[in-house]
Amino acid sequence: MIVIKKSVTIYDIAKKVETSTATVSRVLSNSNYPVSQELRKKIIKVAKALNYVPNMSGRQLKTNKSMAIGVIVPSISNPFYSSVVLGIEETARKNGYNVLLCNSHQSPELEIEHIQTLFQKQVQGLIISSISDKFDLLNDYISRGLNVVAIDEKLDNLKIGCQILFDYRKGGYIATKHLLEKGHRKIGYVTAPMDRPSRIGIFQGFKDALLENNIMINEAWIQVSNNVEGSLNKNVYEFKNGKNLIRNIINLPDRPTAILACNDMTAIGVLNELEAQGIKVPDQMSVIGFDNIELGEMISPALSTIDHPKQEMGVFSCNMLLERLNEDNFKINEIVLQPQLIERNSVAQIY
Amino acid sequence: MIVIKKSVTIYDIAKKVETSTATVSRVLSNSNYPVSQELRKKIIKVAKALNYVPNMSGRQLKTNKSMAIGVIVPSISNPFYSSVVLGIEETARKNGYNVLLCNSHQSPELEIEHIQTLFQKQVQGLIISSISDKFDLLNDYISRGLNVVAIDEKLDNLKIGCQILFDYRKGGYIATKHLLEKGHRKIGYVTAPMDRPSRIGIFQGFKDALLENNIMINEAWIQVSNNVEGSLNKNVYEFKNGKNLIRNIINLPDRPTAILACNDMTAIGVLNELEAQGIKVPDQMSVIGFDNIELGEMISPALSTIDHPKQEMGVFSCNMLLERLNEDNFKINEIVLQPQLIERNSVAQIY
DNA sequence: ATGAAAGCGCTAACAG
DNA sequence: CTGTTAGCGCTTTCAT
Repeated sequence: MIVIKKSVTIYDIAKKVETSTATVSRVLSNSNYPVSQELRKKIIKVAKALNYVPNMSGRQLKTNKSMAIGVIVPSISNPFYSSVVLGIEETARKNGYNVLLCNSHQSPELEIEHIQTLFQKQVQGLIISSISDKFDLLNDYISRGLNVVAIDEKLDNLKIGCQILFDYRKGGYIATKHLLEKGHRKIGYVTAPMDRPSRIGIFQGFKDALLENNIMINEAWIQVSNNVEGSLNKNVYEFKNGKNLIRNIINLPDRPTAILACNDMTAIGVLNELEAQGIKVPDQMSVIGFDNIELGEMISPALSTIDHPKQEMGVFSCNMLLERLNEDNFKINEIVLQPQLIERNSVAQIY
Repeated sequence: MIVIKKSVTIYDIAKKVETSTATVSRVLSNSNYPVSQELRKKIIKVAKALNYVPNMSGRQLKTNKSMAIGVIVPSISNPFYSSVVLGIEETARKNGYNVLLCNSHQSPELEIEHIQTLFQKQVQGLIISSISDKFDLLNDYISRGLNVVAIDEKLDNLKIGCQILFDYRKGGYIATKHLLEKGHRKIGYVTAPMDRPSRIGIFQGFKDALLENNIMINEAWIQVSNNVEGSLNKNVYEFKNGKNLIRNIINLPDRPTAILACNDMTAIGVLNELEAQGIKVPDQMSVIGFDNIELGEMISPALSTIDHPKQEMGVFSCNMLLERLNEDNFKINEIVLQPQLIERNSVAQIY
């Protein structure tokens, strides 16, 4: 072992076949440049015999095509992003690209570091769910030819590049509308800090639906967590959030009959706390979530929610990026994915 | 836009500073080769002025160091693997490496394809949770100098390379022991097909504990799913599995008082079905899972389980790989991570 | 302390 | 159809 044999190159093959590296390259790189059948066969045979494996570094330097794309997400352990990334990787692979995965851990500095490394590594494109709003660096790279597509969170200052968004506002509207149609008039909203377009959007949709039905918003039923997102794992954090926030509502003299949560994990925290307090869902209180994570259909009662297509988001974003890599005229610059109501068992009809 | 300016290279800088590319390289690549302060400063200044970004392809070709490692897992959307990958990526980044992420989707062919691509892309190492048992290819690459570390599933035929394992057998033993200590004597085991060392290990531990206490195994209480893992998402699949398997047990005239599941997702399916059937956990039946996924503490009753350190597995495996990249004498070739009992509320004391 | 030059493995003009 | 050759951007030996 540790006998790291010098690896065989097209030069070795050329020598053995008594031809040129150019011809070998033409054959082995699947170029459509004409090469006689005879030579071709011989080259392939020798390549196999020598156990040749192409070194992509060479090609990469020459062609300036790394066949790699970078993906930056807050954390791959968040099931939302792992679904997105799955969609991206699959699509990338089918098109001959590889994915360099980076976790930004909610840190703008780390995000910048990743962007720089990826650019230096010559990724041909970047898919990013950015948590920062400083785009100088990104814009700089974009103007140098880097293709970027932003997912989920709107990056308004982005010079160029495209976005895959999700209509959170409509999602909030649909969820609230569903509650209204089930007869609820006293509806609460529990949410993590409204420091992101997504969460603000849901809240706006919530208000839209209420106003449309001439229902006043009861401020006491709007519970916003003020904790800073800390060291805790995000999922657990949101779960705990749901528990804490619903407690404030339960203690109110006048309780709402239904709750909308800013995401499923928070909704599950709500469910858990209600169960702990002996409040039956949906009989005594209805709950609707937001995201449609798998978990929602595994718990009891199964969680009604708003579907946010995750893997599709990955697939779309990657396709969009690839299109930009291969063509000059970009047809589409923005896709807004649509929310969809998923009815399960956590919302009751009220009479 | 689309003005893809030719990017600036060390040659451009050398020209402007009126020095050689060698010196520029020495300064900009943080080599410890001596360069006068004066020149150094001038080079750095010009580099900044020209907005220089190093092209790693050049370095990579020259040094044959891609500073990238490959990671192949069945599916990143499986929370187990996303935790592992998070640990890997973090560790890799801290050491200047990037991660090329691949999903094998339980397909040996795809796995092989990924291994080939990664090798061609000159990854310096590979961390793999293999689903195949054909190692000819892997062994071939290993003998060509590729460093690989296998995680979770034992790869016995691996020529060289190291493994990070988990003591599933002891885990199964500890879980069963816990049930026994809580007074249970009638214990069932529900599991996905026992086609993997991990699942077989748990079952052996289960048997070890029972035999140790002179308890005969009741075959009817051992439920093995025979479904082929199909197109369904794995999590949902396991959840459904749990539901189906426990149904067979519920219908028995003589029911066990406690159930061990081969993983938490299956256990949660069991919980869900028991709830649906009106069987109270843990009062009427105790359930213990295996894995300690986050979900387990969010449901009600919170799931007692066996902790399988996931992120740590990623960190360890990456550190082990990096050690092998940098040193010749490998101290450790195998790490076996230890299971740990997590007591929550799904197991009752029996008198 | 600095520079000239070779070359990593590959591709792609260009010439024949 | 085939070969010659010039690099891609960088590092590194060797000479100065």
